[in-house]
Amino acid sequence: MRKDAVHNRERLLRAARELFADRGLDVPLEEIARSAGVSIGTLYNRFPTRDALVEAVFADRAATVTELAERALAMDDAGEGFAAFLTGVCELQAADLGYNDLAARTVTVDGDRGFGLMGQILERARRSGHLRGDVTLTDMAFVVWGVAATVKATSKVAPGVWRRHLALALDGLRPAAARPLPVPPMSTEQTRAAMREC
Amino acid sequence: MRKDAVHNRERLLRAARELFADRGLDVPLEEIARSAGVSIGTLYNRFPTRDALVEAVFADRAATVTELAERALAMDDAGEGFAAFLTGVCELQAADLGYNDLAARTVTVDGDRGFGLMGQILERARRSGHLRGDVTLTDMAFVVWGVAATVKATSKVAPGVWRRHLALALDGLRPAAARPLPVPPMSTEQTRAAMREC
DNA sequence: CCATAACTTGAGGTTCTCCTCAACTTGAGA
DNA sequence: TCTCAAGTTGAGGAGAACCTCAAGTTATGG
Repeated sequence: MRKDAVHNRERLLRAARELFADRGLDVPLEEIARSAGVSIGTLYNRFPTRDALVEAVFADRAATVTELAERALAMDDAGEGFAAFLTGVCELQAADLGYNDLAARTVTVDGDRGFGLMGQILERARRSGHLRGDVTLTDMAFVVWGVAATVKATSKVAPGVWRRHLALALDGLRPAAARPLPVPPMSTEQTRAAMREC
Repeated sequence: MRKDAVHNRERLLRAARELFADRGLDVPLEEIARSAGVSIGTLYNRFPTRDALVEAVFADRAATVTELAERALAMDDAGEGFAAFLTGVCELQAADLGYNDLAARTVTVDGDRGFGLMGQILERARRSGHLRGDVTLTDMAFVVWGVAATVKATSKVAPGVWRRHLALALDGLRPAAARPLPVPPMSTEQTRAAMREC
């Protein structure tokens, strides 16, 4: 790849990163190009689809989430680990409206590694009595969707309140207050399909 | 108003009701007109803005919610009343993707009556020990936003699971599992502003 | 049955975003 | 320095949704 091409690619990624973070994933591509000081044609040269751009911008996130998961598993207290993991993911969401949009359709079932690790975090928390026995991996989608909605509504107006929403959600996942759940959890397939709807 | 005008108005409302329910509030107006068997011009004659149409379609909902609230207050068990009220609101959301969109920006602070009644429901549940002491009226927005997000994602793919999300949320509102909340609640003004963002 | 106010119609202007491609420019290897 | 593959450009076509308004149609009171 030519030097100027590399340069432009970087400018595009920088611009996209910034605009996505501030306004979510549906910023007009032309605006990204303009903000990068590059023509719309160049943007399409480097990133043939919006998804390609989004993927490039958030390429690092999967690793970040995996790292969060590993750190959570390394913690002594399984309950704290569980909370820390979800808090970490939500912090990523709150810090970037683009990732907030993205999380709702990827995080919980992301690839295989992340999914597996998250299963372990849950299992460990459950075993040690910090997590109610009747919640499953797919229920974590509720937390992500819920916080995503709150972040979207409040990020400009009450930037920290999502923590309150998350805290309430976490309290609902503890055994102490558990009441029987009224319907069975989503299957993995249903969860995947639901995320496609976002 | 002329007889045919009344008739067309009704056809428009019927069509809008159906399309909103099925696909949410952002159905193209032209599609509503077409589905009502009427021209786009007529639609604009009757409803100069989208909001006017939305308001007409969901005019009854405010009363329904008030009625839900009154019924909740009439229940013997304050905790059950509280749960029944939120469940009722969420049932309205799940039954109609249009109202699901709308609820996120009106329900909690709707007018004055609904707001006041909801405050009473909360207060009563708190007094009787069924609701943790540190949640406020504005926190109810989290429940509505959260369930709205889940409904939107799952309604076509796992129609009942929102009940599971709601059950977990309600458990988080009980005193049993309460841990100190990390940040203060939204002010009424912040809540109102956040709803405008939807 | 007539006059007319009320109503309906839909083509078309506007705006927005997406995406393409023919013409031009430039970096870098020979 | 020269050549040309690699890269850039931006006007403009396509499509979706919004909204208007001049021309035509129809209900209704007299």
